[in-house]
Amino acid sequence: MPDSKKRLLFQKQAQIAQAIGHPLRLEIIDFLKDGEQCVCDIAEQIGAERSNVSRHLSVMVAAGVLEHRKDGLKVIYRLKCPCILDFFKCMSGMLKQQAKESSKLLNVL
Amino acid sequence: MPDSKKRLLFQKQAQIAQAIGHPLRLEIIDFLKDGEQCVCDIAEQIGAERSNVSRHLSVMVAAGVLEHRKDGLKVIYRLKCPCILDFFKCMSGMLKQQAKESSKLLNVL
DNA sequence: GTATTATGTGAGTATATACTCACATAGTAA
DNA sequence: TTACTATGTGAGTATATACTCACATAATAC
Repeated sequence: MPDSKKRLLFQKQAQIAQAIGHPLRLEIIDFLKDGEQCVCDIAEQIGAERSNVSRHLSVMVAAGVLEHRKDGLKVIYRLKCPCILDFFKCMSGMLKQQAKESSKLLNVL
Repeated sequence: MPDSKKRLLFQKQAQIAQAIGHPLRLEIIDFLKDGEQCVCDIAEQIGAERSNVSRHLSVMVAAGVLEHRKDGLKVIYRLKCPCILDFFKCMSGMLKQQAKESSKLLNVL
């Protein structure tokens, strides 16, 4: 693969990773794993300003993590690719490993 | 799970996602998938300032994505958890899907 | 038409991040 | 000791991001 294409690929991938690299956005994704939701309910669930939630949602849409549709007054968001949930598994695994090491260290002290 | 613990979990996960949410850092991870490397060689591979690379590396160490050891003058970095490479598979899948949709849209125009 | 509701966006601010340069440190070699 | 190499870090700057508030828009109900 030529360097320029590789760069573009890394940039796109970074955009996806960055799109889920925020506590509130992870919480939103976690909330959406059981089904689509409107902005209103998402904001209430995670306890944040609707305008702020709206921006977080558009970040994830831009990265291709979420997609949305209109339903009357409401805009409904859903996960575009359920494989995004694999991220959670992977990250949980890493955190467990980190926790193990921490407790091991603690035992030595 | 209580809310405070959930928040902490999302924060830690976000730190990991953010640690890989940068083109240069993804390029570094990609370079390290075949084995550990020193800062010097990493910097040369990705064509960036060593001081900058050093900072990117410490971001990933802090998030638990990389670990390092000293070997004489050099500091050698390696992936802490190979499962980080699953991210790449997942993201590639998402990008392929996005590309498909784009080309489909293009055919309609 | 007016009123109401759900959502998005502009503007401003605060904070975080990325980057570069110069310098400090640690290990090596002579 | 001095000289050299690899790495990390402080300081400054530029840019990006997160957040809030106020307002704009779009769909609905009356």
